[in-house]
Amino acid sequence: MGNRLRLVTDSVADSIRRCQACPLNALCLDEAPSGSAPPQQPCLEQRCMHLTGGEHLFRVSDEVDQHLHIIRKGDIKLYQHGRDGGQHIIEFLGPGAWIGLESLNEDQRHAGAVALTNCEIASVPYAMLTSLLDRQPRSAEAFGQLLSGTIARHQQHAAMLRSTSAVQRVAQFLLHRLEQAQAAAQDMARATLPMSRQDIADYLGLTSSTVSRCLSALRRRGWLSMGQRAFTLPGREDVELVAAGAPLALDD
Amino acid sequence: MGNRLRLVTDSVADSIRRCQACPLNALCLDEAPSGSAPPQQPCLEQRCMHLTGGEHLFRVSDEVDQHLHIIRKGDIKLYQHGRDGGQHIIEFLGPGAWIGLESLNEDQRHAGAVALTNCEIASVPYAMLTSLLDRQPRSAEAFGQLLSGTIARHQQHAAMLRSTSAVQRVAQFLLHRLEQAQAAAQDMARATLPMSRQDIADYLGLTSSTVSRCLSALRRRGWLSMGQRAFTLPGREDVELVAAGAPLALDD
DNA sequence: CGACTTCTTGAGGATATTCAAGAATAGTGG
DNA sequence: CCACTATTCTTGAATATCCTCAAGAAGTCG
Repeated sequence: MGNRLRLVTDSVADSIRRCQACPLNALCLDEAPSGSAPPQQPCLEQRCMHLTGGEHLFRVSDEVDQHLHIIRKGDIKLYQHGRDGGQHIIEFLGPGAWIGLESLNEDQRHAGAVALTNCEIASVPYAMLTSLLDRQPRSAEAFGQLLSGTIARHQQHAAMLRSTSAVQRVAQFLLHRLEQAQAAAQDMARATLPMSRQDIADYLGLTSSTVSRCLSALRRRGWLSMGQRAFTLPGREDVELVAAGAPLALDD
Repeated sequence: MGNRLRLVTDSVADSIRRCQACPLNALCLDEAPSGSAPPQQPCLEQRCMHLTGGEHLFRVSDEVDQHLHIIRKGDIKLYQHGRDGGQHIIEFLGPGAWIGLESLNEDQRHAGAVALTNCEIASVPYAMLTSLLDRQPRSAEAFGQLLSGTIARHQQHAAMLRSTSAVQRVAQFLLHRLEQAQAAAQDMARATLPMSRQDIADYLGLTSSTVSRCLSALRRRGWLSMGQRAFTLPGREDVELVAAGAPLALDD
């Protein structure tokens, strides 16, 4: 582990704020009761590691370390190797997301996880999770929601991939990213795009050229405004129409 | 419910044989201990319903009935409505598969389930499952495997959809179907194809015409042999190459 | 056996990919 | 801080692929 495993020294108040926003909250109740005294040592502080962009959390075929990881800051991509050599992105994960549910009873990782930006990752041993599930009825419920949520996300991704048109897929991707950003912070009209075009292409089943073309087409119409690594959708209504299948010529 | 809910009258021996093959086995141990006396009333017998081809197990927007379903016989397709009107197939499920994990903490079904053939479905209330999980450590383990298995299947499906070529997707689909058949019964070189071409197309993100063309192309080369609703792969090696990305002209 | 649906196959057109080269960005070291 | 390199991004033209539309064949069900 070495330098990757480092104790976080944020203020307690800051940690509590984060704890309430994250889906682990229901599980946290057990360790840090919201009753009388304010929690001395927020639950998530236990084991928190930092990753710099490009660093791996784990690789394909790594042995499973019996931990679940929760993203506190930053973005992670989950990927697999395609049979044709290229890499297939399974999912882009942001703050609040859990990593490791897919390896619950596996020996080896069948996917890799890389940091896209600098990340702060909290790790919880399986054992702690199961003991919480035993003692806290609310935890089991939260866990169930987490699982059905994971399956729902995969189905949504599959729906994206089945969309025949390329612009349609890209539009759905942008909208999905924006919705996620808004779920994390209200009134957030801006979403980040920390992954490369190649990553987006591998996620949507396209080539990076086509992704570029689609983005340019949306930009040309003024429906998409892109900064360095973030974007807004001034013409969100129109983008939603495109996502729903409205035809759109790539070349103006 | 009415005629759909009917007690099964198979022989006890037959039921035990099935029980051992199905993933519920670990859960069954609790109700039907394998010790002294042979089980009088196999656990799965409790509530078993029959569906004829085309009949729905549940539809989109149905309220969740707090039951998990296990397929004992037959094939089921899980689908969603695409935004463009067409239906998107999430998954084809066969004997031994569980249905309902995706609705664990949901109010409404976000997918529909239809029988492709005549089916025999066992239903278990959530309550029974959770009580088993409390009492049987092995059950929790089996449940975890079930969940990670579900996620793994979704990832495999996503990999299919990302494959750029149509023949590639179809080849992967056939191989996957064959592997599943072989997992269920050793030395089974034949797999069934109970769904329509349109269903396959909706599953792979293609049109039924293209699916037909791909199947014909494989047949013309003698790599695929199709009967009524079943197929074999005499040229499995070649089909695997195609699945891996080897080019293949559709027209001979 | 007849009506219905599903499947196959054809030709033409739309769309994404490939290949490639130039522009923009990020990262590195003086 | 700036220049230099490497990578990523954009865009073009030509090709291959898949879709649309359609009609005939095959299969299914009464």
